Amino acid sequence: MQISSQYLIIRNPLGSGLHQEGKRLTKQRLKVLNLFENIGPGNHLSVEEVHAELIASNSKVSLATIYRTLRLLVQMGFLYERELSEGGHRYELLSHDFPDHHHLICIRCGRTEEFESDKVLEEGKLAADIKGFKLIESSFKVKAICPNCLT
Amino acid sequence: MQISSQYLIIRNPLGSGLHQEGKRLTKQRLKVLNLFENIGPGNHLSVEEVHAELIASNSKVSLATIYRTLRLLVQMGFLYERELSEGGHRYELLSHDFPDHHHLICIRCGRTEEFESDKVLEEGKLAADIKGFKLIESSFKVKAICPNCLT
DNA sequence: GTTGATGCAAAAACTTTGCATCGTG
DNA sequence: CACGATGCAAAGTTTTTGCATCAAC
Repeated sequence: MQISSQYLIIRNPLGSGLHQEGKRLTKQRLKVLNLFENIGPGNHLSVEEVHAELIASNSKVSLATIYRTLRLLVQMGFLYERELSEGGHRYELLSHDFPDHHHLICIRCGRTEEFESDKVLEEGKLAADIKGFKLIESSFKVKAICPNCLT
Repeated sequence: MQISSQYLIIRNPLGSGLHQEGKRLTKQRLKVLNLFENIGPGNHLSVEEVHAELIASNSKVSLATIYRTLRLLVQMGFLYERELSEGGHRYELLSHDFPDHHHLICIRCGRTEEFESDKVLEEGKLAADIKGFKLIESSFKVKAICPNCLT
């Protein structure tokens, strides 16, 4: 029993994180986080897609709970909220193996290219350190006009 | 007359920019852009605030037109659309004198600190150049947990 | 058993759209 | 005077909320 309990704590920081704030580990919260862990970092889902996925896997979770849960998981640092395109936010698992969220976006047609930059990441870390913040994630958006829309 | 006309073209790229796309220079579009020029770069307004400001200055511009105009001005590179906090977007004048939109944001309480980084700006320019995009503006958001929320 | 979380439906907030009319070019 | 822009109101989308019930601790 103690071993099982320890195991849970190690591989599941969600439970302990919630307890520290007087919040509870519910089936719904686990299911939402598991969904993102299954699709892995680098893939993102909209609120409606999360809802549809859970319904498809025979898990009844209401839309309201998904909104509440996604906000919670973002505030706890489990998920990253993207705001690239219109039509609602998208969410994706935060991972130290995939720290880049750098995008080059055309303001005319919306075309989006991803790119990487260690220098930018370092600057983000530095900015957080200087002000005494604990870094969670950084995203760099470069708005521009793509070659097609320039002509 | 010709001098006045030239002067207008020089200090008012809105008109010529619109004409190039077969669009028209209307009083409403001028009023919205003038509002942002008056408050200056570095200050941002929500859609509702733009509406209220114009109403207050005896200019009747409908909310629908403000939505349409803000999108147009963003696509033309006059305004920058911020997505920091909840409750709708905020807009601010783009200026080469104020190219930085770098923010350190607490994911718990929303506290926001601004910072500058020439290195980040250079990386944005570089990313655009490599892909053949014309740079308009870049924004770097660093999400973290502030000292207050850490305890 | 307490108290936080969920589900539901209603409401709120935000944004877009159809169409008649207006006004720029 | 043609055609793009506006205003209005209606509709669409996204998100939040009140409250009874449920379930984690």
